[in-house]
Amino acid sequence: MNISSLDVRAGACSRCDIRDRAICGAMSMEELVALRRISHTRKFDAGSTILVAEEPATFFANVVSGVVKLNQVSSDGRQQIVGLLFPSDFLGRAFVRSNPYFAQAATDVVACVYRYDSFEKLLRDHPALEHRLFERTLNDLDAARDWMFVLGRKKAREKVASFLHLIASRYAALDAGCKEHPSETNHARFTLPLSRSDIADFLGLTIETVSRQLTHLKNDGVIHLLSTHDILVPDLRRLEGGSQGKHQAVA
Amino acid sequence: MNISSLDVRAGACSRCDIRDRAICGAMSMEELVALRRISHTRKFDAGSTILVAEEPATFFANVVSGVVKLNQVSSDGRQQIVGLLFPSDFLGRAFVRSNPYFAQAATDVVACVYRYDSFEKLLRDHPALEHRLFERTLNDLDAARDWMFVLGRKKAREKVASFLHLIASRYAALDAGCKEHPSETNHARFTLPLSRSDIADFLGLTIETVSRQLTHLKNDGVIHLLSTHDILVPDLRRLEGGSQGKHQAVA
DNA sequence: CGCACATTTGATATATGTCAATTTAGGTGG
DNA sequence: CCACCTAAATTGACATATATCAAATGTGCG
Repeated sequence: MNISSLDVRAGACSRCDIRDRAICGAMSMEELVALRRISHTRKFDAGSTILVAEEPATFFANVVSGVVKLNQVSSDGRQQIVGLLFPSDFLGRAFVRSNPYFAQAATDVVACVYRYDSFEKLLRDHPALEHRLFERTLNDLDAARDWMFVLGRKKAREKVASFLHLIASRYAALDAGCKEHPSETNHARFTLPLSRSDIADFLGLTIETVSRQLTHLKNDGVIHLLSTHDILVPDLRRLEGGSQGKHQAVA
Repeated sequence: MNISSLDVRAGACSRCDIRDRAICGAMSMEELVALRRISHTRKFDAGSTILVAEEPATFFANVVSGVVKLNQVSSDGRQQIVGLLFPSDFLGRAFVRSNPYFAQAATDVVACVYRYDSFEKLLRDHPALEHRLFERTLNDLDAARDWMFVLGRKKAREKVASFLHLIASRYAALDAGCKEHPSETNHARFTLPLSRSDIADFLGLTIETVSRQLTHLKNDGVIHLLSTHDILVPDLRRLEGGSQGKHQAVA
């Protein structure tokens, strides 16, 4: 079996937008073929549930487009979003069959889905794949801990600013992956993938507070609201500065 | 080289209290010898800094006794504890030389310390070790996300209750590891490893609020304060119930 | 065009933070 | 061993950020 025939069998993967950023990026052509054999594309409508908490998961997935939220829900109805997954992010908890959180499509989502058992087997057989997943998990852990600071120590205005900064950064990273320009611009324009309600659940606030802080940021000229979900940030540094964040310039 | 001579060279590891719970637990006698060669025991006084944030780490470590706090500090002095390490927990961020958080001894700490480069090499050579570390990282991630719910959605009283419950659970787990009784008791007694100030930084509160909530819990009979740092919990379920937590009994 | 839903805005309540004063505890030296 | 001294913890009075409740406005969809 030669390289070109493998390339054909790897099929769409070779042309996948997110391939080099996702876990599949580390894989050899052979491995990619194996991965593709156990995968298929699947769409989820905005708002639909992808994985139910505390129930045996039936698959792992890579987000191809759209945004997935990981939701922690208490019995009395309180919600906290504990993670956001963007294109190229990995969804699923290895080595434990039961999924710890509700995974829900925040927007329309396209995902590359892997059957659970097959993927775990692949993980055992291909240390490079497990290693790649490990590195992602470490990044997820860092991100979660960074967010703990936001939740525990930032004020409402700073929380909202941090959220906007996060969205801008993630989208910028995606663009950087596609186009070949470093894009060290200080402005950003994007469409919010979350509703006010979701933002509130991500920041540990209420809808009303989120809405108020957005109008404050708008009135201060830190952001422009092109429409409810379309935001223009003229100067990203003002978002960080206004958010009194971790890496604020020393006075 | 026979087993018994290996056993001798593994030395103290064979008798280590936390061995079967720490990453070393998965290792063969051969691997243990290799690990021991690059390790040594080190003590840290309460309050001393173990690893500085944003600086190249020089070692990894296993906590043998005491408690380590991982602190996230902003330039304007706000602090958030993003992780607590108990005996058998692993300290250090693999694959990235710079350490993301301040690691500080909350109590007097004894740790089993590994030279950075040597440990990374060991990691490359022993997939089982990396796998074990991966599983721990996944658990850390789950713990961090669970705590995000506490920080974002729980009230002060519930936060304090959650904290006490966490401490009780961790200590119970340690005891279970030592003695051979399942200890499904509903009461607990323990010494707080953190000052009120640390607890506040862990819960995203102020010292005063922590103190007030502790006296409320005391007045309600949920806890008894034997001394400032010694706590008796007559019924652990009341801690969870009173904390309005995730797994509250449905009314 | 109109309905349902999301978002904004306003008025008020309340939990937690802030500031300040005691009380308690722990550690050191006489 | 006790007394003192400092830091930690508690308690109180008050300020304020955010939640709650309620209404109005805006938006997308059939």
